[in-house]
Amino acid sequence: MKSAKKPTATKTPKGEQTKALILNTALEMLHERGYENTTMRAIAGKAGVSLGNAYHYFGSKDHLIQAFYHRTHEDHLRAALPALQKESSLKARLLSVIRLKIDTLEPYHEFAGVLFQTAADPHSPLNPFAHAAAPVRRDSIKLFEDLVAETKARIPDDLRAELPYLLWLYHMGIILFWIHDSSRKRARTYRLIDQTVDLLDKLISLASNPLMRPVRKKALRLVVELREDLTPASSVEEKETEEGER
Amino acid sequence: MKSAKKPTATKTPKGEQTKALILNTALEMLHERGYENTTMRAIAGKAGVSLGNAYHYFGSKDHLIQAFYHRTHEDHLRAALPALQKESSLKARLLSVIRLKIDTLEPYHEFAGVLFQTAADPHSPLNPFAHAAAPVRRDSIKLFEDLVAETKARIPDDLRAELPYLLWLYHMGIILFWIHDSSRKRARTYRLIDQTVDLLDKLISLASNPLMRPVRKKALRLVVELREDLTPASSVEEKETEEGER
DNA sequence: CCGATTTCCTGAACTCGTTCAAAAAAATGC
DNA sequence: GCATTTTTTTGAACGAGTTCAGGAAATCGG
Repeated sequence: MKSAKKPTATKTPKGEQTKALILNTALEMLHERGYENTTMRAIAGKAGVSLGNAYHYFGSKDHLIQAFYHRTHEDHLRAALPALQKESSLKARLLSVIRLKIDTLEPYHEFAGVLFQTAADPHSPLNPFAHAAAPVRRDSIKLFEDLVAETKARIPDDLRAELPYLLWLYHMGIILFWIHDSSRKRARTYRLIDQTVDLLDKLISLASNPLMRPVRKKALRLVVELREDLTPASSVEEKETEEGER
Repeated sequence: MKSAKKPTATKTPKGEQTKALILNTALEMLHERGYENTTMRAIAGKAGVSLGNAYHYFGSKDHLIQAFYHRTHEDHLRAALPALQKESSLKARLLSVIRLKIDTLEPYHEFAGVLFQTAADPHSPLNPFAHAAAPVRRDSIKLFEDLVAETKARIPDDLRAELPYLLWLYHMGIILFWIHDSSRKRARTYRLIDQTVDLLDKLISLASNPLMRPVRKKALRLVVELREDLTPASSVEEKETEEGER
């Protein structure tokens, strides 16, 4: 992995088609053979295009990963939104959404570690922690906004405002656990989900107690700051962040 | 990064010397030129050995990183132990230890991201989350055991038992933040430390309250399970974990 | 001290991600 | 319909991590 120049946007029907072809081939091979065994040459070969052409549309192998990310997120959305309709309590909703997330990711468990790897590099434009502008991340948090909205639990406004972000963070933590989970049928992860959701629900009740106000305020001020620090207002210095430096 | 076969242990004074030479050269170059610009060829060249020889002692570039990890941990220990002597309250100790950790790491900020990257792969033997047997991790947690021990704050035994591990996790979180922190002199990280240590101290008091016993019990049971799941009893199936598969 | 064995060391070669100059094809302007 | 510009596509080449067969040096058993 080196620089990863940005891919040029497609500007022609032909280009659009080629790009889609490459992407589909890549995702398929990624699924079948994992990350390491899916080489750029193999993708290009199977798609019937040249190596250089693949790089024309996807600046690096990581960009393909990002596309994968995007696709599984869509799958998750499709499964999670109906669940939000059915459930109305925060706890039930959270349980469904998180479980469905793991369900969605399950087929890719073996190479999911790589996802986190590329995501851990602060210089990578794919990092979901930095770069709030990343569409995948924004969409991902939006789901949790929907989840929190219309819930009629008594939650103070200050907490309610930060809850989507906090739940998103929590869900990242669950994924991290899942990646390392080698138990049969990922039983431990699902157990962890059940227990942590229960605990979170209790904690939210606790934190909503008026007596907790001072501590809550302090904690939330911290969360806000942390979130903003890691995700600068963006859109100001596009050039800087656009380049996949290293 | 491919397989990374395990390096053969040194069995001769001569070998020992060569290995040390390579390691020192590597750490020096890593420090001066960062991760990407320090190639295995350059290390071997500067150390005056062949490329293959470097691989004889260090199965992969990642193994060099692990060695780096080890060295900075030692530096941190040297700085932190005296601090434990001077301070006796949990809060003051924690503040010192965490701040000193960041102080120690600071010279390597630019390539610290790579550390986390290699650490994020669940199959990597360098991953500090998996593989409890990893000496660096064990030592690292031990420091927090020392920190908690001999502290005379009123902390329930169940919490006290898990506190070292929890604080270790917390310290990993701080490092993650620091990696992404590009503020001048890492001011934001230090502020985060001040605030979170304060908050943690309050939370520990809160959790020690008898009224909190049920929630605390539930949470701690979870922590124990989580910790044990991620770090199987080890030493049983060495062969499995020894190979740096992928 | 000598032969055998183990350990150390070398350099070429392989793979894979990435880059780039330039050819081929498509779109555009007139 | 043709010249020009833009976009797509190619293939060769580079750099870096890793592997491997085999030679050189050290160690060991006697």
